Amino acid sequence: MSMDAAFRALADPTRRLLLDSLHARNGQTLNALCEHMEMTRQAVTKHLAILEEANLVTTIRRGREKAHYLNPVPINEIAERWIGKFERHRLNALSDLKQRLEREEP
Amino acid sequence: MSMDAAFRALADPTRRLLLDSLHARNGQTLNALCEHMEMTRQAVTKHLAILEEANLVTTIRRGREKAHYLNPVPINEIAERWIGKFERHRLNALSDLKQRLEREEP
DNA sequence: TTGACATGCAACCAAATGGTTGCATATTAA
DNA sequence: TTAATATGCAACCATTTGGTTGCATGTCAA
Repeated sequence: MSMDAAFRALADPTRRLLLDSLHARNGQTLNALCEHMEMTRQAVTKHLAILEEANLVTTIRRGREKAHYLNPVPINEIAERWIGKFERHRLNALSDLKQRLEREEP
Repeated sequence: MSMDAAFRALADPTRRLLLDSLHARNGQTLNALCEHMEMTRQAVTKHLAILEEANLVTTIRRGREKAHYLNPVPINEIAERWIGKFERHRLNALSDLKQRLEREEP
């Protein structure tokens, strides 16, 4: 479980938009997802492949269509294993920073 | 306040390592941060500039040294405003996905 | 069966990214 | 003052990224 793939996948605004879109309506086909994107279908396909690679999206082929489903597990892992670490000491770090700034810029 | 800069900054493993390093010991100088990195000081400088641009790191010049401090606020914002959205419906989305998978692959 | 529709695949391209080397500048210490 | 130290800046380079176009394949409906 690399978490790196998820971080890199989340770096692109288009891909975050795609996740948003699936969050609003899960199980959309490729064409449906392309509807409000300002780029070609092929470009969207590439973004979806990266999301799938990162395990953020799961797909199911149904006839000639392909349905896309959000998988929130990697996002959850980032939240728990990575962000949690920084949150825990958030107030400490903030007060550290404030003290430094106040000391340096009187 | 874009959140986009933070997402892009977090995409690189070296930069996440730098944040980890600052989390372990806050206020390190550039040279101290370079110590355990497998690249030139100039490369680390570029990564730190990106972290600073994304407001994840704040620096204070002290004589000929430059101290780097972690700023957890953008990470917190990502957690609250973006990840929170997906966490809230996590169980729903998961059961949706399971149902679909079970229906399609009997 | 045939045409329309949904998706897949590959080559290509410009721009961004992550790294390097070389040299300049500023500060501290001897 | 001078030498060592800490950082800054710029040019350069290979690879990755994000997009395009063109065409192929598979599936449904008339």
